[in-house]
Amino acid sequence: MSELEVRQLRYFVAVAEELHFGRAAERLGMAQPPLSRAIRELERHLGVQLLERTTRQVALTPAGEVFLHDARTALDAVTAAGRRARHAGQPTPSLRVALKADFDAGLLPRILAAFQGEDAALPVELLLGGRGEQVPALRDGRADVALLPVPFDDRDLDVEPLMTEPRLLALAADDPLAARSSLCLADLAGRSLPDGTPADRDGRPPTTARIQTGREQQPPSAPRGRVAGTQPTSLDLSKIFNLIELGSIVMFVPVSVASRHRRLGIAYRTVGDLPPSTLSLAWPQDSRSPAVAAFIRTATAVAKTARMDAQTDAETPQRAMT
Amino acid sequence: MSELEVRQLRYFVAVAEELHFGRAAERLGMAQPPLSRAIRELERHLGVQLLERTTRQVALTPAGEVFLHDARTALDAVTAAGRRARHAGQPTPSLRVALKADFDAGLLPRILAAFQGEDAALPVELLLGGRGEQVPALRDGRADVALLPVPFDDRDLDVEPLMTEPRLLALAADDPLAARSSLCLADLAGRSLPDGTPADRDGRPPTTARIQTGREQQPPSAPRGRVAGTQPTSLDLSKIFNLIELGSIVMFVPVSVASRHRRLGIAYRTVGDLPPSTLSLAWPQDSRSPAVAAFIRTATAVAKTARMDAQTDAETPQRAMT
DNA sequence: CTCACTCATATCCGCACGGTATCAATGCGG
DNA sequence: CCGCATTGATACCGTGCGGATATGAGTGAG
Repeated sequence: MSELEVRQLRYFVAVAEELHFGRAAERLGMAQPPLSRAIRELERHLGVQLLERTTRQVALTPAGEVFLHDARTALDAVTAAGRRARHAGQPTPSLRVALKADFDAGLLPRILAAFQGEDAALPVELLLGGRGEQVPALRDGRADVALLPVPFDDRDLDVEPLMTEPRLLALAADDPLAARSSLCLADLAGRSLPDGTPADRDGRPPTTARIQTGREQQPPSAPRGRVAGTQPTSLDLSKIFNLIELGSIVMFVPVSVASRHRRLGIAYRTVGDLPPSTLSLAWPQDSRSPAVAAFIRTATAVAKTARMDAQTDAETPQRAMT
Repeated sequence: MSELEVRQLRYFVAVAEELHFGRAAERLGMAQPPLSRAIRELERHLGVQLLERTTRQVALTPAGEVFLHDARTALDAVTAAGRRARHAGQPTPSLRVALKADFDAGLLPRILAAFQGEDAALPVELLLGGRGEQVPALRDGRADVALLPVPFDDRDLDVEPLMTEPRLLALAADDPLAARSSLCLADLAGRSLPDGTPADRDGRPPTTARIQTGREQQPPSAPRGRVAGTQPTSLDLSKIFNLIELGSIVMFVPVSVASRHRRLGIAYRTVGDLPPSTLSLAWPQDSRSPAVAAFIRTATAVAKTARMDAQTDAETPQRAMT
């Protein structure tokens, strides 16, 4: 029993995702026959049939399903090893923090400032990605720690909740709903959210959260912001707000985001049954870096004081903003 | 940037563990020069120096340290993928439960019986291993679920506590300590436990529990029991009890184990400041098997009723056994 | 100073992986 | 019912890479 090789895993994942040897081979930049042979060799090696193929279609066997899943996580682990080693070898290592632009509950500046005072502090590199890019970045070694709202697929990750804040509905100021005195989720049936999902599905964590892979096939041209230093540039949030202003989409945003993006043409409204958003800190379970530990400590401390501040501010009730 | 390969990971781990190219090559069943070349190629590929070598000694760089760690978990993930696929392909899949022989708090028979009534039930295969073999078995796909006392290195694992029970000191009946009216941990200074550690270190979870790898270099001839069906055979506990009887070691055992191993020549004594033992259920975080889910459900249910039974039994106070 | 030890370099070789050409099976349209 | 297009499998060949052997070079011990 020699040993499973990464190449075989990559090949199998490609075929299992495409369910088509030709397309998979093309995606892998190779010809189809050696791919067929490699898969057959893999199956022979495992002694298990992974794919059910006729000359007209390819399907996964149950064993193939579980292998697809495990192969993906194994591939992630391998690339994470490489990436983290590369990063650790840099002459000036940095702490890479992944977050969705602006979705930091307003804590980031304070966290970064406090962090720089720590003994184990490192230069911070911010990775601003879209919704759902933080977790893969943590898993494959591109990021050391992430700020993101729960829930998410937290396999292999440790999580620490930082702060819970209510969310508002951002919509066009001339939207009929903006004139309504009170709203609930049901009123949003049919509306679109920035990521294309219908509005009335949001807010309820999918029941399969712990099961879904969290690593959907991403188009090769997916935009990915990468900003060094502590100068976050708002990736594409401006475009999203443009779309909101035009009335083509609506969006749920934490109040901290709303307060930073007040503009004519956009209205914020409370939605009665919209669950709040909890910003969390996440990092790889096996992180042994003192810088990560220090960041976690400072971030939780900052969040704690922020929560206490919010407590005292609660006397001043907030109105809906226009 | 082609791609990291499993072979390179295996090579590096071998060298990093041996800190000696010659021995590492021997362990890998190959000659030394190609190994040197492979490592140099790996470093060139990563653009990072992993090893500091003079002609007289080899040492890990900081980057090498983190890569060693990540490479190990990546290798585990790869072999787990292979093993789980193999297992999933079996015509009659089974649920593989890892535990240390007899350390089931007496719950196992009831759990197994209840489990067989479940819809998703499968034939159960018990993997009886020594202390600390359960976690690696879960990680590399040899087991689907494990019964083991906390604390342990739970990276990548989900954990559910089942039952906490006090522990007793097992020692030779003619041991001077057996005559003492009361004992505390300090009295055991200098005594040996079955795994060779001094007795006065046990009971306090190592502070590095979440950090240590949990996968020490195991000698290739390490005994590993594998028993099919529901007929657990006591692996080597009898030998341990022999040693206890001879007075060469002492051992902390949960009361459930003690009650199953009363014998002449062995005395059980309470130790005042000996923390109790909590038996837990652990399984890979990404387990999607309905059989595992069913096992978890039944096990927790059985444990709950067992706890309630213990509650009612608490009226009958327990005496120290001889 | 010399020897033993250990990692690096040089060179050769075999094979495994990938490519091209082709076959075989299956579904579909006329 | 018969081609034809589609798609996976088979056959065969060439090459690059991984491994072996031989040797060199640096270094610590006695």
